[in-house]
Amino acid sequence: MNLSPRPSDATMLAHDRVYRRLRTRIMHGDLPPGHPLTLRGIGTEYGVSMTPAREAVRRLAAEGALTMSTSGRISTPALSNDRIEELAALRALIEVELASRALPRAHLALIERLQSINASVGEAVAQRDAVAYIRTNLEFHRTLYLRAQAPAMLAMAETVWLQMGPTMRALYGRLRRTEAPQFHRLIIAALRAGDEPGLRLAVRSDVTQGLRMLVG
Amino acid sequence: MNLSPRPSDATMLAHDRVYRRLRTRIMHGDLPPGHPLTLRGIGTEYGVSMTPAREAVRRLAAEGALTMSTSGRISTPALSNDRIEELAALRALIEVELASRALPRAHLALIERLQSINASVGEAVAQRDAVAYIRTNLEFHRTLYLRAQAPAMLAMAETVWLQMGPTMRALYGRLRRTEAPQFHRLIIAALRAGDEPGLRLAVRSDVTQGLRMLVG
DNA sequence: GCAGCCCGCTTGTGATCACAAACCCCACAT
DNA sequence: ATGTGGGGTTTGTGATCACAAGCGGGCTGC
Repeated sequence: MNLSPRPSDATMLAHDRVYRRLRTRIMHGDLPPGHPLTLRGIGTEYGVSMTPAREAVRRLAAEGALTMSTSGRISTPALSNDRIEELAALRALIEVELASRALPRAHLALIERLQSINASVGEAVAQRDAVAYIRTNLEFHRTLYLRAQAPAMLAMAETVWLQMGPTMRALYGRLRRTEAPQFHRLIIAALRAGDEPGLRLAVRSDVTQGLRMLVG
Repeated sequence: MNLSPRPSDATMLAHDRVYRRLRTRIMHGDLPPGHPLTLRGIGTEYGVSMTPAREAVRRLAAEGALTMSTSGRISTPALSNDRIEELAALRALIEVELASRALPRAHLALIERLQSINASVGEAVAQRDAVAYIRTNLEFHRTLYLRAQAPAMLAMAETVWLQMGPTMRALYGRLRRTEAPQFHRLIIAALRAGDEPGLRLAVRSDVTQGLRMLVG
């Protein structure tokens, strides 16, 4: 029997701690595109040696959250417009499916929670806080998709978010909006009505709206 | 100016060599599901120390090609039926999109090459060679999808293939078929006719056929 | 015969080090 | 002013080692 004396906190493995903290920072847009990182710098920052730093970086690079030049230099990805269009298309494909699978399981408590999160999104927008906006926006989507009971699909969607993190920050950083996202309200309305085609359209619109701002 | 004295062969980095060779073996179904691996064993096999072996394993684990138990033991993934269904659905979503994007760029030379590869698939089936079947089958799909000019989507599709590699081997290993895949011919016919709905249906059918064998 | 325990060996983890390559910056020349 | 060369310095890579945890096999006791 495993008594698990410290069940609350996470794994004590150093590389995993470094990985999770770096991943969160990247996904939330804490780092701008092309931002350089060093193994020794990461190690110093998180109080570990180069070895776990290297493993965390390697893992993030495998997920597309970091890029490594031919000489091994580490930086956050600076995406081309074509790459952004692709990633947006992937988001549309995967997240529409996730939303569709979540719809039959979406009960009232979930919908109310989504509304609460969406209020936080509105606050972040009002305060011009790009990182808070990205974080709460992703929390909105993840909360919905968790109901789909499709962990592999959710992992894929999060991988796409991760790749877009730095770019999203740059994108929303130069955007000056004042109103909360309109499509979130459409998503919530479609969930209430059990309207699957409407839900698919609303999710697709929400996911690709950022693209239009950039390319258009 | 970079003269690049040895442009033909690949990177000389040890961890990358180990990664690529392991990845190929896993994707082609060389290893059965749940097969255990050790860092020291991998290092000995490829003539490197534990360090590059660890990096290769970490990278493959990030892509879902290997799983690590809570105690760090390494093995190929043994997928549940739910997980298989999810991965098949992901293949359907992504690969249908890739085929659709490849369609307008598919000229005659590509179609003839697909027919040639499909002949190899038929040979592999006739010879009951599961690994050769998986390899040529994936080559068929990758050749088509390369025309889509969508590297991020292709990478996602390959990640799914990677996760299913060991399971596919177990699947086709117990399958006793004698005829070449019917849906490949439908794909080729749809490409010739420029029939996009037909192509989407054919790709979706081809991708999900294996699922029906397993679950049904 | 069988369940439970214990010890030894295998395994992953993280730190440290030597090394080679790339980068950066500044001086120098045009 | 601008391009070019060089050298110190930073950086990633891979090997090696100490260590702790876990798995497994064999023994003991019932």
